[in-house]
Amino acid sequence: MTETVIQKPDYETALREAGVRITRPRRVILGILTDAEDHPDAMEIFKRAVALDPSISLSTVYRTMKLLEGIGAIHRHAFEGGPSRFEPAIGEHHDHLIDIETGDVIEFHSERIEELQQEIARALGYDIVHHRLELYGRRRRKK
Amino acid sequence: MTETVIQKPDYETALREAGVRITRPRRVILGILTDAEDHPDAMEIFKRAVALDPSISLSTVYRTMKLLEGIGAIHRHAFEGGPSRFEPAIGEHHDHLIDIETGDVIEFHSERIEELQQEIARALGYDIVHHRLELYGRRRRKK
DNA sequence: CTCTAGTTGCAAACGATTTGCAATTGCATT
DNA sequence: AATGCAATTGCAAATCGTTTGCAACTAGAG
Repeated sequence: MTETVIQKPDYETALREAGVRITRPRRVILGILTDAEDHPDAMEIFKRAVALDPSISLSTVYRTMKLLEGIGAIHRHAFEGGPSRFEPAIGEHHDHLIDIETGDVIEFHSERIEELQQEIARALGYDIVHHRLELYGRRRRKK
Repeated sequence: MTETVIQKPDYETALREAGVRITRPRRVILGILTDAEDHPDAMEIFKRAVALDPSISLSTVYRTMKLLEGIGAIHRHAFEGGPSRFEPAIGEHHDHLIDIETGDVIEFHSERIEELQQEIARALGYDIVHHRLELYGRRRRKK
């Protein structure tokens, strides 16, 4: 029987290697990120953090996310009409399908689309530094 | 000899049909939009407007953009790291390649990518309401 | 255990955008 | 052309998400 192995990122080690101190609030936030199975925004992370340690401030959440983003440990996504949402940077690149009714985020990947993007950019005389592909959809009503 | 015909949208008529009054500030803003060949943001539109009529306010620019967006006459694009930028909604659908050095916006379209997106959404049980595909790139250095 | 640079919480500042309000103005009606 | 009033304006203040200055606090090297 095959188990789907969900790999968890070791944010603490990554930060230490970047010469950053591991403080109590940071440990709490990193724990939340490690456990998160969704794509929470800063306020959501803050709420979860406050539940564990009421003294944590929203600023620290933002500062920690910025740090992690800086060392490439997480990705920040500015989906339409809402605050930035975060996800671990582990695993292969993927794009997102956002359920416009629930806000749920579904990940997908299309090598074919990636190739086409490259071709297009190349034809226009550009090298792609990064891209953003987001599908905003509604769950098809099962008939 | 074939001429590229650039079609200009008739914002004024569109607004009138939507039961909206055409005021002096609106006329100025619509004129700017009609003439714009780029993808200006609200502040840029405001600056161009003030040059023609110093009494125009930024609020009115925002309100007018919202109106036009509401009737589907323009599209608002929230490209990374900057204010929303606008473009006329005439012409066929296209995506954007943003020059990360100059901010220039290049339009492109790939029917193949559109199809693939549909397939992906469908496979995930979703109907696409809209999407966002943005390539952020750097002009390839001509060797 | 000490020392200090890194980190914190707080409140204030920020940039983009929206909004309340009293004054103004399109424009349908006379 | 003059009237009337709802739509629209400019302004300032409010909003939202996020960042920042600062004095107090603490991780962790020595």
